[in-house]
Amino acid sequence: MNRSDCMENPHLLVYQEVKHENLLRKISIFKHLSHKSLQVIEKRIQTFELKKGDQIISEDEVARGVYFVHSGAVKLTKEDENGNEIIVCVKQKGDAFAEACLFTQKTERYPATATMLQEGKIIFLDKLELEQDLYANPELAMQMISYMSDALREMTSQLRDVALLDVYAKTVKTLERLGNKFNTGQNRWNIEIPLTVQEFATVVGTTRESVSRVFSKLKKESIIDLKSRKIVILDWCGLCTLLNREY
Amino acid sequence: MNRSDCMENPHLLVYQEVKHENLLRKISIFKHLSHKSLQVIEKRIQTFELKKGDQIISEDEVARGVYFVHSGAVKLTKEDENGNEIIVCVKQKGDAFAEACLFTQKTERYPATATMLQEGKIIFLDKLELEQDLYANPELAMQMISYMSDALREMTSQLRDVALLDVYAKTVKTLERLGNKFNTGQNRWNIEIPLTVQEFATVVGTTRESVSRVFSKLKKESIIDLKSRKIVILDWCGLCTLLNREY
DNA sequence: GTAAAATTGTGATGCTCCGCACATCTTTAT
DNA sequence: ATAAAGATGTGCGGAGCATCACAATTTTAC
Repeated sequence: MNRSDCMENPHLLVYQEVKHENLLRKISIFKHLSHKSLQVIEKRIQTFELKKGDQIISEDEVARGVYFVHSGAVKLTKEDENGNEIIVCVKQKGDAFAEACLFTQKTERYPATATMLQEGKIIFLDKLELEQDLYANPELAMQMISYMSDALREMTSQLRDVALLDVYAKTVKTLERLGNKFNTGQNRWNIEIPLTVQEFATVVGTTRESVSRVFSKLKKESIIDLKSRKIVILDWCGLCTLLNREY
Repeated sequence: MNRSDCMENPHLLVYQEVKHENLLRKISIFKHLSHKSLQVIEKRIQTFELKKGDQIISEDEVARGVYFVHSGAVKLTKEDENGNEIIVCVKQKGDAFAEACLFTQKTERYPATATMLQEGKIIFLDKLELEQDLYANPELAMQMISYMSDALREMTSQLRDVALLDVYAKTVKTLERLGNKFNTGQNRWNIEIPLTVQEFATVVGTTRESVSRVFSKLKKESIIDLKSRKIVILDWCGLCTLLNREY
């Protein structure tokens, strides 16, 4: 995505003027940064107000920079040669994505395609500029390494689940993982995951029909429900019980 | 792994004295570091001479530090609750592993279990000490972020392959991926991958029998061969042809 | 060098899950 | 409000792959 795209596309509104510090404070890697360091970065960011379904970047584009989710939710997908899709990660407010393009070659492409799951505000930071900031600011570099560590860990666990578990177990585990991610408040009921059954299936790495069958069972047990293109976890305890059960 | 382990285990020889600069120069993230910066790190490293099959770390251990492969090869595995194993990554000389424990909580465990595939020398660096070095040395932090970027990218691609492709395609792709990793020289023939069929199957995320059936076909076409617990790629061009073929 | 242990090859069998079909329900557009 | 588009539920058949079994081969140990 770049400036010219925004000109062509009417709902890509650029707010270059609105650069409040508290905008960046919402992003996990900037949260504990000093006021001074943050000011430098503030001048460089671009923010975009995007709607559900809008594509932010594509995996065949040359990587220009790193993105941050200020609000809303984003799915990261990859395709194989037959056009089959998998959601490799779901990003929530505070998260970063396309961070894997840092300090790589100039011609390197984005690691995945990113699309809005819910409308929200996305922050963009140029690759080279962020690299400078990371270089100049050990505190920031530390936060970035910490964030990438977590991403690597999560990815490793997901790989294990996708490879080893059957559809039922993968579905329940994915519900638990995403439930944790989207559990905004402190209460543990009515957690909303902004995915359709169709999309959820591509996170799990299976078909829509298979997930639908598992969901039917879970709905009978009143553990989940579907409401307006979202998955709602009604009974968190019930879900966790399933996880610890032997099959 | 710690000092007391080494006392108990006779083949864990500690070479605390041997700390040549060229030892660290073999590791990709230290390769371009200044002589001065390297000297600081040299004093902190511990090196271990390990045999094939030796376990270096386990995923249920609390993470103490980061490891580097000076020579030999290492597999990183994860288990599910039923004891099924998947190799999430294979590390080659120059690589780092357990880097995902950097800047995480003190009680955090290692992301995976690491075991020697081939005998070789492993370098250990304490988590807190490396964190200090990263903080003090932007050049090093940059290299670390770059290395983690690559790891994230590779993991994303592997996740896509495991989730979407059938056994035949996954096997061929994995051969190509590991072939590239273990292609030491410049020539493109007789590339040796230090894995048994059994182990290879757990990289692909399938059974030994399924891989064996695919390998039978590839052996008939003289693309690969098995020699002394290793997989040898005889015909790189032939292998790449298979990759681009439509199924 | 020989026996034991480990690894590999391959057939037969059955189970899981994919893919299709189509009905039903929900959301969006006009 | 009504039609169109999209998402979901579920039965059925078949493909792919795991699992079991056991023979053949290779590697390791003494």
